[in-house]
Amino acid sequence: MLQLQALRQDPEGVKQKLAMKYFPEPGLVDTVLSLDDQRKKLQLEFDTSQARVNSASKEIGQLMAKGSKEEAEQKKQEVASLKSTLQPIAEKLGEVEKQLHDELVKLPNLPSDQVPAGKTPAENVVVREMGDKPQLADGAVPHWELITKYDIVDFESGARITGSGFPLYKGKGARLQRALVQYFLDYNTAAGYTEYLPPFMVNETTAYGTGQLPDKEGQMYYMPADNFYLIPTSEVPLTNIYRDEIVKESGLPIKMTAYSPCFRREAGSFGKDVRGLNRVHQFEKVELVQLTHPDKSYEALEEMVAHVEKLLQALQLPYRLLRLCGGDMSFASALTYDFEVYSAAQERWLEVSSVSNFETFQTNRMMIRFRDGNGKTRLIHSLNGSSLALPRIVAALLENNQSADGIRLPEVLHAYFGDSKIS
RNA sequence: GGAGAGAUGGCAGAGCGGUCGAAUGCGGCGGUCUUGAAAACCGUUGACUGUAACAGGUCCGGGGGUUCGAAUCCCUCUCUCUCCGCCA
Repeated sequence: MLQLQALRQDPEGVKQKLAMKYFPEPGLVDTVLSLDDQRKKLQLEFDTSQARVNSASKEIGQLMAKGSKEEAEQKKQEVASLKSTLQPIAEKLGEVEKQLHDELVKLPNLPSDQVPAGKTPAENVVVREMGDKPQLADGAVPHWELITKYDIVDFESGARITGSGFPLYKGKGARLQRALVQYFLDYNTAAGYTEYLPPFMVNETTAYGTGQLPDKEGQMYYMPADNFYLIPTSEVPLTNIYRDEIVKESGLPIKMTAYSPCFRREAGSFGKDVRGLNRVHQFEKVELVQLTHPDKSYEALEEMVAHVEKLLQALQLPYRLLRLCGGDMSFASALTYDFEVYSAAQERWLEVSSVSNFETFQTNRMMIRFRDGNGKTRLIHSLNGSSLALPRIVAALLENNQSADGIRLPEVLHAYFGDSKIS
């Protein structure tokens, strides 16, 4: 949620930035501001009447104490009539406040100055491309065939148990998942991130806090019996840990990491995007979240990017780093970097990590603040990034490292996996 | 699932119809003392909204009600704790 103050200060500037995200309703800014004006007027009207009621009520108490029953009764009548005029104002005020909030929530976060112009993924900026694309031998196959060959993921059984897009990992496939998760978590905690294992279902308030609601309602699995949502990423429970808190400035930055399965309905996906492990409804991911001082968040973003990058280097996967253009960025983000790994058999790039700075967009909803040197409360900045999402990493590992005598695994995984290859 | 108790400021905990945004203790901040620190003592210390600044308004788990007036009474929801049952 944007800060109202920002809209008040520079409505035209806000509209320009919204245009970079191709937000279709710039008029919403004016709607919000006019609702804000209405709200202020009603608030003032309400407050002055309420003040009169309050002081009259106090007088009644004093009159009663003195024993002046008659005067007290007279006052009571006065207050009663005042209150009848107050009622409709209060109702109107409530309505306007709700409208204001509902409209404000529809505005996406503003892109930072570093965001490149552009509308589609084709216009994302390649910051750098690292690692050599492997030259595969003749007869090299995509990962969905390797999976069958080595019997490590059983999509048919997964589909029978639940539905399509719910992979059943088996044998070394299951072990590889565990090895990757363990390796990623160890790597993150070594860099100072505190490990959490959060609930995999969240309530409405929590889903709302990180911006999943109301924007992406259809993308989450929902359990009506208890009004819970399955998490699409552990970013959701992690960031909400500090909801409604004022943390100590000296405690910043707060660095958290968590493994969780991620559940996504992926409504509207089709074709080659969903082949094999490219896009599934349930997948494993290790996530990073940081809560930082507002002056330090872009520094933290770069640090997180460098952190994830080293992980990809350790896995010896060719990758590239993209800075997303305005049109391709998510609703809540101010600046996003994507990492993609090269999948040699499919001859395409697969997104495996997205690292974003949300500035105050999430913390404004969640009221996550700190107290600065002057004793003022200020909103913290929140950031998150994947380190990493497993399925596409596995796809690339399988495809890029296939050989006649099996899938060779990068050295960092040997100890975790208990072997140097899948055969 | 059954029975009972509870939810108050960063924490602990009083208040049970007006003088309560709320005692007290701890913690935090500032100061005195000290070479420095600790101890002791003094002062200060909730959030939001609003204003040029005051003023004013709202908030004692959420929602609703009674009353001129609610942290305090009533209803309801949620959560926590204790005991019993079931259970990985």
